Parts: sequence; structure tokens; C-alpha cells
Amino acid sequence: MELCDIILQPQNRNIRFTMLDKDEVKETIVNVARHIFSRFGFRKTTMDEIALATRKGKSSIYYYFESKEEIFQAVVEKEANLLKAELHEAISHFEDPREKLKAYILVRMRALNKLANFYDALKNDYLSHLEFINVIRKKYDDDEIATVESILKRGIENGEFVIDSPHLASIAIVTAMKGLEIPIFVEVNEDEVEKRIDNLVNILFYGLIKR
Amino acid sequence: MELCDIILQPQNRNIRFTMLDKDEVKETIVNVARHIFSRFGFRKTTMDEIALATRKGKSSIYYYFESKEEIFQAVVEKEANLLKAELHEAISHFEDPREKLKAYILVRMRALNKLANFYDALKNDYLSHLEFINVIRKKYDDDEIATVESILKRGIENGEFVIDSPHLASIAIVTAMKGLEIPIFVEVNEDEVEKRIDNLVNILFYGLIKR
DNA sequence: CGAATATTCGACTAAATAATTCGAAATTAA
DNA sequence: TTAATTTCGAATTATTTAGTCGAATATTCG
Repeated sequence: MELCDIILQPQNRNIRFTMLDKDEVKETIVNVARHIFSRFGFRKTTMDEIALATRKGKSSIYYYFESKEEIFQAVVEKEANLLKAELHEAISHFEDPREKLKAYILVRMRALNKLANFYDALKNDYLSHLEFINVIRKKYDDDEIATVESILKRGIENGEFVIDSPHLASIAIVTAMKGLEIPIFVEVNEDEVEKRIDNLVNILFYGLIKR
Repeated sequence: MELCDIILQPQNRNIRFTMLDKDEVKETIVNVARHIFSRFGFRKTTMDEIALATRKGKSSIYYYFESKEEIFQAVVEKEANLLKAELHEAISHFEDPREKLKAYILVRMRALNKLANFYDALKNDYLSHLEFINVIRKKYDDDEIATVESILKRGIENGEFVIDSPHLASIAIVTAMKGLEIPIFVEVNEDEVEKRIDNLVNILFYGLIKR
């Protein structure tokens, strides 16, 4: 086992005097598993490690979850929700749609960069049989488009934009945003990143701004 | 497989028209393996991954190395040499022994922090049966003590220090330096790190400076 | 050229590791 | 005290992985 000692401290069997809610225990397991999965990915994370890190017997983990996949699913869902929340928070600080979008792209990229391992696991073929991943991805994508759409709509209300279909436009923007990600994952130079985002946002908004 | 695509690009069988030096190929394998080991540690790194990343068949790897351990040994040796070189370079920029030592500790800590995974692997019990690790560690430790000793000796020549046994003093300093590392691995706050190093250096030199 | 040598890799095996199950013991609720 | 809940050690099964073998392909050199 090569996990950080903080998580690994051994402990005696838990002695409690009131029952914990089953969901609370599940939550704890998911939180611990999140760290391990995000560091090592799905394959390289073992149930033994999750058990050790949660200070439980391996069989106890199976009392709460059917399988490793089920834990992974819960983790991915949590990860997606946290990212979503972080993104909504980030754009809330700006009024100008252009600034909002810039903040969105920046935060999104940094977050995905931090989760690079995780993200790899999701992209890779050997997990494509996990149907739930596609479901989560779809839900996440829809939210992304809806968020961008709401930014655009605000611009339209302002009279700042002229857009026939904010929905189609937002799909285009999200697609472009994803395209931007790939080269940025490789070289992580902060200045360069800022510049590229600026460029992208300028290009994207070029056709939309009222003149 | 969840490695970075840069490494993973598949490739046709290599067609060369001159033989490469065997050692050059070994060097390449070690370099590739270094990345994977340092990210996932000894256990979680597989020969298949090393083979894939070097664009060779697994059996070809065994043509160059006897075993996974042998590759790991080469990697650890390289890692130790690189660190050593980096440290010598770092102290060469300063004249004052105190500054030299400060630079030494700082660079050493940053380097080990970056290699945290790796370092874990070396610390962990499940690798203690690999005798070569102790050999490398010993060699590395000796170099460390010698380096600190040379710093102290320069201070003595300057007339800045009064030390009976620079050798014993350097052992003490290296030991203290290692003690400092442990709490710092946990919380990585740059300012705090600088402050602690300053403190340590001050304490260490307190008894040595000529008054 | 063509024989000798060096290098590559696919397919296989044995061993190790990891996921999952089971039943019994411990704990808590009632 | 009894029933339900929670825990885990030990066993089982499935998967992964280190390492082997032999044949095929490349390269060198006479």
C-alpha cells in the first residue's frame, strides 16, 4: 500500500453507541474513495486500499456498496456535481457575459487539469462499458450548454448580442471550449492559457455582438 | 492503460538501418519508466505499461533488463544522481555557508516533494527486501554528509566557524534536515517552509559561529 | 549474396493480486 | 433477551501480471 499516511492510520474496530445513518457511512466511503480514484484512476485503485483508508474491513465496504463500480459511480457523480457548483460559483462574480464565459472556461480547465487522472479514466476505452458514465457525461454536458445559453440570453436582454438561436450558439461555444482543452492539457503555461482563452472568447463573440 | 497519450501513441515496428547502442536503448527505457514509476510507484507500475510507453513488445524489455526490479534499480539510481547534481548546482551559486545550506535544504525539499510518490515507495516496507535500495540510500546519504561537511569546512577556513569535528557536525545537520522534512511533506505552504528552514539553519549554526 | 548475430514480439504459463462471497461474531436497537 | 444491524476474517473465483519460449524479422559482416 502506498497511500498517504494521513488516510492510512490504523484504528481499532469502531465502537459507537448510536447508529450512524447508513447514507452517512456511504458518504464517508465515497469521500475517501474519491481521493484514491483521483490519484490512481479506476483500475489502479483497489478495494483493499479503499477499505484500509476508510478503516473498515473489505467486506464491510461490500455491505454498503454492491461493487467497486458502484463506488466509482458515486464518486464520479459527486465529482461532476462539485465541478458544476464550482463553475456556477465562478461565473456568479461577473456581470459581463464575456467575462462570465472567460471565468467559466478558466475554472473548468483548471479543475479538469487537477482531475487529469480521473478524466483520463473517463476518456479511456476500458471504461466505456460502464453505461452510467455516459449518463453522467450527458447530464453534465446538458448543464454546460444550459449555463452558456443563460449567459448568452443575458447578453441578448442587455441588447449587447444579436443571436437568432442562443441554444445553437451555446452548443457551438461548448464544442469550441472542449476543442481548446486538448492542447492545453499538454503544456500548462498559465500566461499562454489566459491568452488562448481570451482569443477563443473574442472569436466566439465576434459574430454575436451588436454593432 | 491510463497513461498520457503523448507517451502512448502506437507505432509500427521500428525499422532502423544502423544498430543502436544497447545502452542507449536501456537509457530510453529507464527514462520512460522513470515517469511511470514516479507517478504510480513500484507496485502499480506494470511491465505492460513500460513496454507500451517505450513502443516495444514486453518481451523486448526483457531483452534489455532481467526484471522489473532491475529497471526500478536503474531508475532509482538515475533519480538519485539527478537530485545530487541539482543540489550541487544549487549551492554553487552562494558563497556564504549559511546561504549554501539554506539553498541546499530548500532545493532538496522541493525535489523530494515532487518525487513524493517515489519517495513513498522507497520508504515503504514492501520494498525493504530490495537490497540495492539500501545501497543507493547509503551512497546518497554519504554524499549528503560530505557536501554539508565541505560547506562547514569552508566556513572554518573563512574563520567564520569554530568546529572541532566538521564531520560529526555535518551528520548532525543532515539528521536535523531530515527531521524537518516530515512535517513539511504534509502542509506545503511556501512561506512557512522558508521560515522553518531559516529557523533550522539559525539553530544549527548557533553553536558554530565564532563570536 | 548468405550465414551468423542481434533484436523484436506474439502467445503462453505460473504466480500473484484483486474482486466478491459467506458465515459467524460483535454491536446496537427494541 | 431477542431481533436487526453492522463488522470482518477467511475462502473463492476471476483477473492481472511478471516472466518465458520460440519463431520471425533485422542487421552485420565475411
